[in-house]
Amino acid sequence: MAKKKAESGTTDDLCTEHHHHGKTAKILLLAETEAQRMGEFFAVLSDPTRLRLMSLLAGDECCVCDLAERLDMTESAISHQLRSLRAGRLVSYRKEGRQVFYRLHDHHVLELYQTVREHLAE
Amino acid sequence: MAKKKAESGTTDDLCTEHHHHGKTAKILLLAETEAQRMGEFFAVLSDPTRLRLMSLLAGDECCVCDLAERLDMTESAISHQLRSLRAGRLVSYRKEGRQVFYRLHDHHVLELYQTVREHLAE
DNA sequence: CAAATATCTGAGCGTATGTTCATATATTCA
DNA sequence: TGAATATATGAACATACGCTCAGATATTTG
Repeated sequence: MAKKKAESGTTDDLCTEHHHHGKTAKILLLAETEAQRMGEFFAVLSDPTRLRLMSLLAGDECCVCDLAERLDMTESAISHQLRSLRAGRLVSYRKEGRQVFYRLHDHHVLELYQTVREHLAE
Repeated sequence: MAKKKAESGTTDDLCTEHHHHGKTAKILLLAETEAQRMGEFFAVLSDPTRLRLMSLLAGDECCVCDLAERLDMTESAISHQLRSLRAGRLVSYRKEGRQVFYRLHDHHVLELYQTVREHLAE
């Protein structure tokens, strides 16, 4: 059954009781807004093209046209993806003449990338 | 410019040369198939509902109807999402009578979840 | 067995997303 | 200044995805 919600009054049962005594607690239901933010973060990492870009930038900074050549994709597509990576604060950039050199934002990002890559390599 | 591809023959230049001497190396262009797999992994983590489910399971195992009640969503929606989490090997489950109790697959998953959550809490 | 409970599943709908294409902006160079 | 280079951007299109709804299993209970 289960129409949509019943809300029988007892909101706390079974899985919730250990929140009262603070022991294994502090692992609480993620708030909607926080879940949203966290989801957006992972969403940036959920695209193969963006991950490949990050794998290139993990080595050294690189300009857009080189990235495009390496991935054999149009510079437009790459530019769009770098925009997402920028918005997600996963990369930084520096302008030099007409070129723009991108790099991973910080070591935090590199570590996350490598951790997951190794995790999946099993 | 940039039509689509030029492939001037030199596939390795600039960012790639430090792969020869193994030092900062081992950071190579992610292959398409590997990028795909890695992307799918992050994609599972990119949905707010799935993250909230994981936040509940981080505390203790829980059955579907309780999860649905806690998130105030239909059991159908939750079941669909648990299916994704199962496919991504992020959760395991155990059947007991007509109930199915889900839990995080391993500590690896919990650590990743907590690491990112803290990272975004800054 | 029939009714109730717990979960799963497929189709369908609305929305989000990645790429292409055309174009805009900015910088270098002749 | 005008042509060429490097990057960014918006519209459009095709695909992917989350939720709902209806219904299918499966298990317990009367």
